[in-house]
Amino acid sequence: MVTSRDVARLAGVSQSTVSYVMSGRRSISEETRRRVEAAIEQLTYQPNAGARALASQRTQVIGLVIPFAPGVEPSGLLPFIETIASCARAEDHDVILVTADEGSAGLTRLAGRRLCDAIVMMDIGAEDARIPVAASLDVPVILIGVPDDSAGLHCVDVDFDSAGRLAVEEMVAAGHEKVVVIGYAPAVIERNVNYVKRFLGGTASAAVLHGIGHEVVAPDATGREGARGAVRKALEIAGSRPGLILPNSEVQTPHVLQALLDHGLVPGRDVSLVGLCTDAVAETSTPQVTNVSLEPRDVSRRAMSTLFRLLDRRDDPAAELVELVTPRLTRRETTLAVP
Amino acid sequence: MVTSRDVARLAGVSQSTVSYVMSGRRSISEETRRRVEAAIEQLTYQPNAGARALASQRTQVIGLVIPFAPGVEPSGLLPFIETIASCARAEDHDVILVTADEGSAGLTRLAGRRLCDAIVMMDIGAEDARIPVAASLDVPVILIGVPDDSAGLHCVDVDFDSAGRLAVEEMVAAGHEKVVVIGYAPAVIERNVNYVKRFLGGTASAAVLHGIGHEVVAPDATGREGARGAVRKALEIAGSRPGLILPNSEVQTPHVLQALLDHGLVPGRDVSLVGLCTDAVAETSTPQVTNVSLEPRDVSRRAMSTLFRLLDRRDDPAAELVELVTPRLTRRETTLAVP
DNA sequence: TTGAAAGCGCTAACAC
DNA sequence: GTGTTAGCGCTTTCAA
Repeated sequence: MVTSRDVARLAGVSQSTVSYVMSGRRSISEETRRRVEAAIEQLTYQPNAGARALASQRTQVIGLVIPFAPGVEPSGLLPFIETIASCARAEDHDVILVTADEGSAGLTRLAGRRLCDAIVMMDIGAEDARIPVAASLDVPVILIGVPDDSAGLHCVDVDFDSAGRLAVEEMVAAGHEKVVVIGYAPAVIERNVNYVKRFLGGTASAAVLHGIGHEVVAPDATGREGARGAVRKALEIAGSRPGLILPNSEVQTPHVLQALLDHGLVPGRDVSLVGLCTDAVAETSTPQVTNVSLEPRDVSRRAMSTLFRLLDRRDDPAAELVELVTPRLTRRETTLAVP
Repeated sequence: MVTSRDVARLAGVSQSTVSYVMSGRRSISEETRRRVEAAIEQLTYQPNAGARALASQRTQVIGLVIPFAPGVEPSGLLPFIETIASCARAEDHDVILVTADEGSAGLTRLAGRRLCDAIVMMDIGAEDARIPVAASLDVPVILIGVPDDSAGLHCVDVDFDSAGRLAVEEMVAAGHEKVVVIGYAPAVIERNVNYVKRFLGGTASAAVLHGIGHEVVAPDATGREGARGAVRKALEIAGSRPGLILPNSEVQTPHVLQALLDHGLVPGRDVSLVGLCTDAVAETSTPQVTNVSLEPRDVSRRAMSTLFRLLDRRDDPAAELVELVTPRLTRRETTLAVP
């Protein structure tokens, strides 16, 4: 193994100089820097992560706790993972992965063994048992999602309340007098995640504000049959010119579109449909779905920037604990033109 | 921070005894073990990973290189990640994540900085530029997927050749005289992955063997429209009683089923359809799809067991370099009954 | 069956 | 601007 001593010897400097060249924590003459860098290059030296962590008390690793649901495909988890990994790499950090099935044990291990400098935890339940544990760790923890009580932890999430409001406003603009929200499947409800009530609260209060009707029908399953049933119920309730809002659109969109077509209804002509999904999904459906954006990449980036702010102790105490990413509505083909 | 010295002090033993109690690498009297374990418990001691790695030259971390495709959702990546993480935890190891967009740099970093003891690399191209780099590292590397030249590295994958054969044999059993394979979308072809030719080779040679017709139609896109077009072409080619084989069924299945229904054809009555997908996907479609299993969890488990065999230096040199997991056909609702 | 002590490779005072 | 040196917390000889 090539060590910094080898580099020092080859460059004719002390080991600490090599360290300082790499960290830039003190000024180095141009000549010395050149020689050290040449030696590093020549030996293809890379610092030993364990030794560095031990000496510096910094692992340069971020812990990431992802949901774990064998059988179920938690759609759209990958963009989070990818973005978090990218942001970490941009600051010369790596990502160590822990699955949620470990529960709090994963958290205490990450922190207790000093496997990472900070933790990002996803898929936060409203009353998540891991929150108090996370709050007691001596590494910073960022939540993606907002629990009922964040116990002083930083949270980042989409502003689902605004998302609901935007969707309703689009329906109002399209001239609908009633919106039906095709709610969340039982599996999602069971997970007791906060965004469900936040989104439905957003649609409900916006509907009141604009004086239009508001109903929620919950699919009794995921997949095609669930969507079909929910659409049928929604159409019964809605009467003519229904305005449909579809929260969990990532997976549901194609099924709901198909169900509408089966009823002889063309979205954008006979009904309006506003989805809550990423722009990518909205653009690739046929027809393209008017959507309120749900951008995992934006959320992840915000989380990571907050995290590094905390790590660098540029810890602005004025910073908000809960950061909500404002969604954006993009009108595409599935909403009626303004009458 | 609680260190092993604190534990030693509290238990009234030396630091090395604490270490040996934890590792079990030498015999300890019952009495001493009890005292040490009590102290560990009382102080909630956890060993410092960096220090341990430095002293023992073992990080207890597995590097995992996953594909990176922003925009595209690489369906079915999660089961791999989850299973690999689980298997790692079962051996008290953690997983550090690297995305493929780093290319070879990710590999050299993992090995050079001693961030992990072994590497699992996914999404292997037929002529993957990372293979020679991986082969030159001083940590073991396991590939999930088989490149043209594995450079002596261990590979684990589904036996796509057998998968193709099984699908054709089911069609023969159902009395078809011609099979049409709805091939891979251009995006998959471009990635130049070996399993495409292995699967199509499997169907082709089995068709020859059984003396039945064999055609391949490639969808010109992913998603609904691609599936629709491919099904139309397939039906034109196939004539009556077509037997359709669908390799990339994870994402395509619902679209293909819908396209068939649009043509007034009921799978299992008018046409046969054999998918290549996980049992979970096959079971949850309507109708349930007869499938050749593609079980990421099995593949991942095999990869991890090979990996730990290598790490434990129970390195059986007789072990095969390429391990192919044999798929299994399950007859469900989409194949015709034997006439 | 146990302890003492060296050293893994690095960083960061402290010295000059 | 650079070198010397004392650890970081653990494992593992070596010695008893």
